[in-house]
Amino acid sequence: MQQRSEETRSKIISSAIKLFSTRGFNAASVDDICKDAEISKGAFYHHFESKQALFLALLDGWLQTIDNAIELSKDKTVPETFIQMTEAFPYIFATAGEGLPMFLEFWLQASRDDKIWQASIAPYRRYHKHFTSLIKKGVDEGSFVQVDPELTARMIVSMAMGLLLQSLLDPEGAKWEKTAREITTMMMNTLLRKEA
Amino acid sequence: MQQRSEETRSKIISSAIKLFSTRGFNAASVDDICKDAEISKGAFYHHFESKQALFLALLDGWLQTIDNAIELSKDKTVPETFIQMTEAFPYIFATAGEGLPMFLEFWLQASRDDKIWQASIAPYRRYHKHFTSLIKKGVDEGSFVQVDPELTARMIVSMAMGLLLQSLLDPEGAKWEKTAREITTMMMNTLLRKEA
DNA sequence: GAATAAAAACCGACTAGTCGGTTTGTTTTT
DNA sequence: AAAAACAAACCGACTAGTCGGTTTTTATTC
Repeated sequence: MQQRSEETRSKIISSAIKLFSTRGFNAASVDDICKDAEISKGAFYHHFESKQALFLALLDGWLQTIDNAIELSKDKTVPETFIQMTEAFPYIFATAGEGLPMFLEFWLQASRDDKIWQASIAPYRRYHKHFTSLIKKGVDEGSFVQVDPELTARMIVSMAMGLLLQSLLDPEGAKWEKTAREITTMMMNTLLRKEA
Repeated sequence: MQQRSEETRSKIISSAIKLFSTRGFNAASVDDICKDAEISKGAFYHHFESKQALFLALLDGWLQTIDNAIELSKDKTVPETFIQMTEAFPYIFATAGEGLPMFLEFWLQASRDDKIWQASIAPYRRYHKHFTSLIKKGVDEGSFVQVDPELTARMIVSMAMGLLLQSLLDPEGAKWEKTAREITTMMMNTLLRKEA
């Protein structure tokens, strides 16, 4: 059994999440993480070949969470999927508040490396594509009015990212979750076909 | 005359802009900037008390540019102001591509300092307030349909920030400028009152 | 099931280098 | 001559990553 090994690995990961999200990617040193996880530097570099590799491992976990959520909503109707998304708003805003800064920080410096850029842009494009076809499906199944799926997708994603970024810049500046819900309602009203 | 002194200062500033935007705030070291500006470290710290202070000075310059633009559009009608904004899209996207990464990077780590946070959030709130009252003015003068100015402002700003952020993440992923124009047209169509 | 060998996991001092900032002394301007 | 501007060596704190050696786990043999 590799019980101990797995425990060490997961201790590293949870300490990393904790410190990256509170202090940021750069400000949280490998030594800090080792200290918090109560393991040695040797153990750290036995499990991860670099600090960057550790972050990429974390990223992978998050992307899988998203993929799972998408998979689960596979056979729902499009409006149902959207409703499910709105219901996830509280969780999303909370998670983004913790996770988005470290991701942005990491990405801003790591994206200069072509390997990293490719690895992070691929899922982004994948999700965009998925979202576009979701809207197309909504139009085809008659739930939505005729819109350009591509453009609408970019619009909704922009809105979401902008809202998230603003909630990051000025958390107390507005009731972001409420604002998000209101905007969603507004958009759904113009998007949903009125059944006479 | 303090000709030479001013020249040194402006050499530092232009080198800083150049290096911060190409390499990022952290990756561009003070030594790099001095070397590029062909001045010594002593000169650097004679003009700016820290690397952070230098960045704040740059920020101040940009904020003034924005303030000037706002001032200039003071006595235009609201739709005219919006048209002026759309016309600035090419410039905005180009500038954001260079400037936004370094600003985000700086902000993500500096915002943990309360002084910095206050200094950067104040203009953000100021602009939001201005934008909200701009929309209110549009409604009042009869150009726009009845909307909640606060919510609409948040929506438009979200859209803008999301678009900018996406164009940063995946510059080649879409024709962002065109997308921005189309989305603007779409929003203006729902916002503008149809004069019979 | 004990003995043993091999492999995996782990430790922590150490390296080599970076970077923001300081200090001391010199030149230029006023 | 006084003050401002500048040059360049220097400092100290910090950090990602390495490496030789140790402990623990696993596989193998008897």
